[in-house]
Amino acid sequence: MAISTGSSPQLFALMDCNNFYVSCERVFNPSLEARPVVVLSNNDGCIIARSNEAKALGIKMGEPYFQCKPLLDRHRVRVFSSNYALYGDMSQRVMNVLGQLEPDVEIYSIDEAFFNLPAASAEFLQRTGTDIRNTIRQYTGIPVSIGFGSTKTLAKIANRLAKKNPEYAGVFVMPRARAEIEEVLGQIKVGDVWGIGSRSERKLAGRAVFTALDLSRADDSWVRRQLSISGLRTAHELRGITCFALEQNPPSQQSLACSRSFGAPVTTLAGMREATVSYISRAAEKLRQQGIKAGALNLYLTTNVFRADRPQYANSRTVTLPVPTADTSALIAEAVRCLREIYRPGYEYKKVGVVLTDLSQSHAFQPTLFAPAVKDNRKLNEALDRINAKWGRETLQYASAGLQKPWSNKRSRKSPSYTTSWQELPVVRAGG
DNA sequence: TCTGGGGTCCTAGGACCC
DNA sequence: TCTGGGGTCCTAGGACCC
Repeated sequence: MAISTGSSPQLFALMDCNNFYVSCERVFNPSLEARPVVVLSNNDGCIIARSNEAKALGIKMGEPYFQCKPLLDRHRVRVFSSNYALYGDMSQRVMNVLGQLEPDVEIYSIDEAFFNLPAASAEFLQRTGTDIRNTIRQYTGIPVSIGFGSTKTLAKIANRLAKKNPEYAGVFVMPRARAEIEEVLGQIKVGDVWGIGSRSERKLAGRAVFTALDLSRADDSWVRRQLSISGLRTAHELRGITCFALEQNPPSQQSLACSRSFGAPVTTLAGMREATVSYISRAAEKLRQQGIKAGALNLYLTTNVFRADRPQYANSRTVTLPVPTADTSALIAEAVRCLREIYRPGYEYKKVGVVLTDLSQSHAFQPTLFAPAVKDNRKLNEALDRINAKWGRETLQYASAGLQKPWSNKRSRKSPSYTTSWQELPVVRAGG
C-alpha cells in the first residue's frame, strides 16, 4: 500500500485568543468581567489590547495612552501595564491544550496557532472547532475563536468572522463553493487581509482595489508589480491556492534585539552608556538562555520623532564581532565602542537599542587559525545567570549599567505575576 | 510632560570581481 | 565624441506581522 502525500486535501485552521492580554488579566481577576479593560504597551505608552467593552467605547488599537486617558477615566476603564511573564505563561498553557487535541500545530504568535486537518464536512469542522474552543476555555480560562479555510489566508479571514460576529459562537467555516467564498471576500476590506498593511491598502485604493475579492480577481503581473512577490502570494491564497505551508519546525532565529524608549529624555553620553550596557546585558542573557552566540552587533539611537520642535538625530552602527560570542563583557565593550562613534552631544535622546545577528548554535563554532584566543568568561556568565534567575533580573549586573537608571521607563499599573512568581500567587480565601 | 518592542521577508542599489 | 557587461554579495530601507 502506498502512502499518498497530497491527494487528500488539507484544510487550514487558525485558533486565535480573544483580546488575549485582557483575557489573561481577567482569568485571575474576575471583577474585570463585562467591564471595559485595556492593556498598555511598554513604558505605558499606548493601548495594545482592549476588551470588547473598551472597543465599543471607540478606544483604538495603538492609541497613545495620554491622549485617550480622559475618555478612559470618564468610563472607568480598568488600565493595566503589560505583564509579559503572565501572558507568556498563559500562552503556553493554551498551546499545550491545543497540542493535545490536534497533532499538526504551528504556534504562530503568542496568541495564535495554525493547524492542519484533513478536509471534512462543514458540520464536522464546526463541531471540532466548538470542542477545541470549549476545552481551551475550560482548562485555561481563555476564550478563543477558530476559523477554517483552504489556505492560511482564508483561515485568517474565517477566524476574523468567527470573532466579530457573535452569532457564529466563535467558530466559522469558510464555505467550499467558489461563489460562496467570493461572497464572503466581497465583505472584507482589502486592508483587513493578512499581509496587506495600511501602505498597501492606500496604494490599492488609488487603483480601485477595495476588497479581498477585488484583490483575488486582479491580474497576476499587475499585483506582482504593485505589491511584490509577497502580495502575489496573498492574492493566490485568496483564490484557494496554498502558498504558505504549515511550519511545524520553524527555521532558527535570525536576530535578537533589545531596546526601550526612555521614561525621560537622556542628554549625556554617560546616560546613554548606562542604557546601552543594560540592554546589551539583557540581550546577552537571552543569547545564553537559548544556547546561541552572536556574530554581529548593531547599535542604534534616536531622538523623539514625535517632537518636531526639537533637533532630530538618529544613527546606527554595525560591527562584526571578532568571534561569535554570548559573553556579556565582550558584547558590552563592542556596544559601547559603537555608541561612542555615533553619539552626538546636544540632543535629547529617546531611545537606544541593540540588535544581534549572525546567530549560531553555541557548539557550532569552529575557531579559525588566526582568530584571537577565545576568552568567553563562561563561568562568570553562568554565575551571573544563576544569581539573577534565583534573585530576580538585574540583582547582579555590571556597574556601568548604572544603579539609578533615571532613563528607565514606566510600568505603573502591572498586575501580579500570578503564575510565574511564588511571591505573587493568587490567594483564594475560604468563606464568603 | 506623556506616542512599544521584537521579529520576518523583499527589493534596489552599491561594491566588487573578472 | 564619448566611458563593457554580467554575476555575486552585502546593506539599508520599506513593508508587514503580532
